[in-house]
Amino acid sequence: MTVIFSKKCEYGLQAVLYLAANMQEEVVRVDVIAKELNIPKEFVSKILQSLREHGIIESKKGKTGGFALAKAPSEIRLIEIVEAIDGLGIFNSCVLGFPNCNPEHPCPVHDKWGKLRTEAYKMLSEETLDRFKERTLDKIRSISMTGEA
Amino acid sequence: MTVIFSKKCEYGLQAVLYLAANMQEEVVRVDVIAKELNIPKEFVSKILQSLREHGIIESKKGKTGGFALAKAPSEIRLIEIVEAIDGLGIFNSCVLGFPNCNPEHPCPVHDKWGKLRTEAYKMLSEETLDRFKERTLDKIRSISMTGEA
DNA sequence: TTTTATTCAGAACAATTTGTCTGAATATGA
DNA sequence: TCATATTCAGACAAATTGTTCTGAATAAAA
Repeated sequence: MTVIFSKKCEYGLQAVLYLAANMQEEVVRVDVIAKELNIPKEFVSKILQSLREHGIIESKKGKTGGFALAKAPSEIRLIEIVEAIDGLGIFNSCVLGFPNCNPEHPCPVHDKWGKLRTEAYKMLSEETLDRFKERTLDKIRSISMTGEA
Repeated sequence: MTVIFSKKCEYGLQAVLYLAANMQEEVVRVDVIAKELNIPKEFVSKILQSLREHGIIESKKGKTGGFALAKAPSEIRLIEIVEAIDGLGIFNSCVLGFPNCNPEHPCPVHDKWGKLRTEAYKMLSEETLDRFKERTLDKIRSISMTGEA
């Protein structure tokens, strides 16, 4: 069940939060990320590759390889990951699916939804990844406790 | 591009709004709805059937057949259509896709998203269909103007 | 140089969602 | 009663999204 982001995007957000919360490591192997987040390894690997193409993370090949953020956590915002994977379409499409929904031809819930959308955008844009470190670590701990077999 | 609802749900909402805005008609034929809303006829027909099973609309077969609301517009809220088609999962799933996201084990954006989610739910629950009549009629007019070939 | 462990790249596969087709059941009016 | 126009039901097809597989390129260490 995805809420507003695709699964790809959800996993991408989780993985980037994970990397930000583990900056003390030089790089993190993809199978570690997959295991800790309980995501299929090959899938998260694909997602990380595409985030690399977008310049959000970088990778090191070979025996001591892995992934790491391309910038400091204080320089990255969640919206960047959303934009790279799902795009910003959800922030200017009609929630009821009507075509050409705009102030001249608003849908029945145009104004109310517009406010929520703006707040959602702010939520994803305002804080940088470093602000999420503690909350991410807590959350990941709770996954490995209840999570896998 | 869907925002938070599936296409099925978007079309269902549009169709129900359409029926509510055209209560003067006894019933409306599915091909009229499809044409006015610019939705594939067979698809909207399927969606209307399922809304009928949920008791939100009713149908009349045969030559003078068509669809109509099962209750007065003042008795129907948008959330009922959402619940019937997509379910209420989006209102209690984690926006980042983390498992077991709850106050004890919140995800990094749990609180902020929780507020938005509550407001979205309110938006869909508070007003009844009759309140949307004018806005729906306006919007439908703008579709047939710009819309199909 | 060889072995080993990793990312990389792309194809192949699977599941879900979206959309289409066909024919039967039903109701109206000539 | 018969012709016509509609919903109904379910199978089918296409598109999108999600997932897995396979093998190559790369880098480190023995």
